[in-house]
Amino acid sequence: MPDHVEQWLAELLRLNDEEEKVTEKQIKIVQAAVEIFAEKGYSATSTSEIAQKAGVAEGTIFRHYKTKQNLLLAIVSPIMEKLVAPFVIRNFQEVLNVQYERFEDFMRAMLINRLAFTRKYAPVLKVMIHEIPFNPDLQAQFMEHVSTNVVERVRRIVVHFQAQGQIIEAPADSIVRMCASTIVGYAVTRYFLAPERDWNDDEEIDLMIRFMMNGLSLNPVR
Amino acid sequence: MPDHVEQWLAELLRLNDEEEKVTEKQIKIVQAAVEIFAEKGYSATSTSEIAQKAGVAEGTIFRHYKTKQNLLLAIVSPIMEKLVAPFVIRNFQEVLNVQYERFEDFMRAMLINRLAFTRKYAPVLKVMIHEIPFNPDLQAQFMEHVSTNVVERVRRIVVHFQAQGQIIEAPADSIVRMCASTIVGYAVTRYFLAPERDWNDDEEIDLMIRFMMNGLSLNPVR
DNA sequence: ATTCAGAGTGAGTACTCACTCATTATTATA
DNA sequence: TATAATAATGAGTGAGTACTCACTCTGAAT
Repeated sequence: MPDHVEQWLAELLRLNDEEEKVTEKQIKIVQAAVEIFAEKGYSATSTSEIAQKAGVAEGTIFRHYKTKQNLLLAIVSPIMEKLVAPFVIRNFQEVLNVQYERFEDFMRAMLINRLAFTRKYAPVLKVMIHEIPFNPDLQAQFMEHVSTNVVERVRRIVVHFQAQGQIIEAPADSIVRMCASTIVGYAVTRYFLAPERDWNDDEEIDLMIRFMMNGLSLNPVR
Repeated sequence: MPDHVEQWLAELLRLNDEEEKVTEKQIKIVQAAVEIFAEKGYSATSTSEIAQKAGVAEGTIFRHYKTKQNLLLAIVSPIMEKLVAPFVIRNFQEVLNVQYERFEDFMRAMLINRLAFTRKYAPVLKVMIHEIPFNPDLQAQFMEHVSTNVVERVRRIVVHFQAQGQIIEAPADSIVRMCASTIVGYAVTRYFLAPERDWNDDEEIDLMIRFMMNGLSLNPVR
């Protein structure tokens, strides 16, 4: 396991259990769980396997997490919150109006920022993506955070730049979806489908920005 | 279970076991398996549950499929082949050159065609997407079919239209990825994330085509 | 020195899992 | 109608499952 993962693991745990102290073995458990969940999937992973990889007795897992499902939630929930964090800050739209004059600048900032996030938390994000469709608790969290917060807020940004005449007058939901698809499509290819390929991130980002900005431009070229 | 599913189930089975006759109960088994796999995931589904839903003894499953994994492959493999079928026809590029003069026409045809495919086989595609990352057999199939066949062939199409001066001179892989992201992003939102929303497919298709064509246009607007 | 709280243990629990097999039901052919 | 071949059954199997619990150990407070 790469060193950089350990850096955020303890922090991750303390996000849920504030004031609670986190033991050495607890970190080992979460560390092992993330690795195996990402490799084999949640359902195909046994608690005995996690215990073995963590170098811990099986009972120790259940001292800290009432159920296997609780362990999953303790790992995924804080990352889901951090995933949407940039969008739920106070006065999101006003901050942007001041900070980013052009839609292009806003998009580029978001793109770079969330790509770095994906690289950092790739294994947890993989577990998250795969378990949301089958886990009602995660589904509810996802709907609440992503749907209501992110989509709705980004929607308003799009409407704002539409009013300014920077991008086309099309349904804002569709525009949000197409931009999100472009970014998520790159993140998935970059970090999950072909992480070994030697990527030129700057070039790809420039190309995506050009693709999206031309794609949403007012005056069709042809 | 909707009627339309039954229509392609028997056909699906016969694709693998040519000349073999397919029993009534075999169809029931596959039918039940697809439903539960899509609902709970492969690993979280027990063979006893499949048997119960299919109205069949558990042993009957293992008469037709040696293992639970074989049952999965019998369901997913033929659909994976059908998914890439339009791309692996003989003289793919030559056919296209004659049939579609503009890149836009090619993209629109592919978009409409593969969206209909997604609607038809949505449950199996869901299972496929979720199991590929954890199943070596499916991974190998996916790499072989999608990577080597589809991406490589579509890449050549892109290069062809680039040479004609219809679209920008950027890495063909990136262009393929951005177009695929746009289409897959819509398919996922349309049929998995928000299938209940009342979609205007024609409008969305027009918008996506406009987005992609402007996005890949030679002369930036700004 | 004694008590106490909580981390850690690992054998044990009831139960579920994928898979088997001897037996019976159904069908096709003669 | 008799025979062969295949389809279907469901109780049975051992390995494995998530989880429990009585217990030990450690370190800090009294």
